[in-house]
Amino acid sequence: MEITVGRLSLYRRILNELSLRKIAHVYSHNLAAKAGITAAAVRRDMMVIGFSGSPSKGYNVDDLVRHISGLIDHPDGQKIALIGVGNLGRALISFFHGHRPKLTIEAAFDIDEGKVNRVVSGCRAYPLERLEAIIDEQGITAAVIAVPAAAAQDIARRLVKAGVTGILNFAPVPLQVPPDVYTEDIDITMAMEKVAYFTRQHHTKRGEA
Amino acid sequence: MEITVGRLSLYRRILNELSLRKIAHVYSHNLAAKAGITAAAVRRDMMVIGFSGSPSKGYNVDDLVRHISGLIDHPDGQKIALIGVGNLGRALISFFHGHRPKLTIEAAFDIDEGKVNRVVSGCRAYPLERLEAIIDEQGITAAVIAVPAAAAQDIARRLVKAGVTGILNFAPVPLQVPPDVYTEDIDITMAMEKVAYFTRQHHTKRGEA
DNA sequence: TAGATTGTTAATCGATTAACAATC
DNA sequence: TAGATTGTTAATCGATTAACAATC
Repeated sequence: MEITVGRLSLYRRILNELSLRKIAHVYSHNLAAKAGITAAAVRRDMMVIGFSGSPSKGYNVDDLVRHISGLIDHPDGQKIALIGVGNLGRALISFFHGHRPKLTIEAAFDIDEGKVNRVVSGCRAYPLERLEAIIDEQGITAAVIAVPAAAAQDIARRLVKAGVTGILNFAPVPLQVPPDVYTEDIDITMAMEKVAYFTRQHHTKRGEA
Repeated sequence: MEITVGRLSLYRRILNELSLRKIAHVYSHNLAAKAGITAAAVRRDMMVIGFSGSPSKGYNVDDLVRHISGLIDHPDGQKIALIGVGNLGRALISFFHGHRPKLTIEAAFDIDEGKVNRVVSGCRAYPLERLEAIIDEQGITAAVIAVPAAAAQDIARRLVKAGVTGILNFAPVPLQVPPDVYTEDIDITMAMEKVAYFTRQHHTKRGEA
C-alpha cells in the first residue's frame, strides 16, 4: 500500500478530469497511458486497494474516485501549517486554497514582521513565536517547510516537539527527525540538476514525481 | 549512472557544506548519515562514478566535489527558460539566482502583460509570444514549467517544438512529450497527500526527493 | 601490528511486468 | 460466440544491502 499512495493521488486527479468530461468508465490501459505507467501496474494497484472493474466496461470512474478518497483522505479533514511566507510559501498557499477540501493550510508562519498578522489567500499568517501555541490550539498534525536551508532544521525540531508527525520539506537539506515522523523532501535543486544532466544525454527515461 | 545523478547532486551539496567547515575528508558512513542512506550505497555510488577513497582517511571532500561537478555540470554552463512568472516562478528565479553558476535561468515568460518586460531577480521576463524566438537566440535547451495545469501541455508542446529536450514540470499534469525529451515532474499535490496519509499512519519510512 | 574502512561481489529485497485463465 | 479486458500468479528486473578480502 505504501508505494501506491502517490499513484492513488495521481489516479484521482486523472479520474476527476474524466468525470468532468462525463466519461463514466475507464480501462486500465487508458488510465495507464494518462498516468505514464503500464496497464499491468494499474490493475495491480486496483487489486491492492480492493477495487474491481468489469472486463467489458473497465473501471467505474466515480466509484473509483470515491474509493480512493476513502483510502487517502482523512474523514474529518487535516490541518496543515506552513512555515515561510516567501514567494514559495505564497505559491503553496494560493495553490492549496480551495483545492483539496480535506487538506487545508490552516496557518502560516514567518519570522519577518512585515509578512505576518495578515491573510494571504484565505490563510492567516502568524509570527513564528506563536508556532507551538497555534499548532496545539488548532490541532495541526502536518507541516510544510518553505524557509531557507539554514533555518529548516531548527523549524523541523520545533515542529516535531509541538507534535507534528508529517513534514513536507522544500528546503534543500535532508532533515534529521525522529523515525516516527514522516518526511517527504521536494528537492528543487536536485530535480533541476537531473533535468540539466539528462537534457544532455538524449535519454528516453521519463522522470517521476 | 542514471539513478545516481540525483544522489550526486545531494552529495555535492553536503560536501560543499563540509568544505566550508574546513572538513577535508569524510567516511562513507558520515556521508550516508547526512544523505539519509546506507554506507554501502555511498560506496557503491563512488565505485560507479570511479572515485576512490582511502581506508584510513575516507574520501577527500574537495576532490570529490570536483569529480562530481565534472560529471554532472555542463562545462560551458546551461541556460534554462522559465515559463510562468507567478509566485512559484518568482520563487524559482530568486532561488536559482547566483545559486548554481553552471545552471542559470536565462529568460522567463508569462502571458500576463503586467509581469513581463522587466527584470525579476536578475532574470529578464518576456511575453509568451517571444518564447520560440528567444529559446533559439539564446541557445536554451532546458525549461521549467510553472504555469497552471490547463496551460502546461500546450507550453510543453511549444518548448519541444522550439528544441528544448529537458523539462522540469511543476504543473499537476503528466506531460505528453516525445520519448527523446526528458521530463521530471514535481507534483506538489501528490507530495502533500502522501505526507497527509503517512502522518496518520505512525510510519517510519522516510521519503525521498 | 591491530583496527577500521574501502572496493566489490554475491545475496536480498521489492517493485514492475508478462502471461494467462476467468469473466463479461 | 468471439473478442477484449480484468484479476492474479509467476517471472523478471533493478536497486539496495550484506559480507568480506584487500588496504591503509
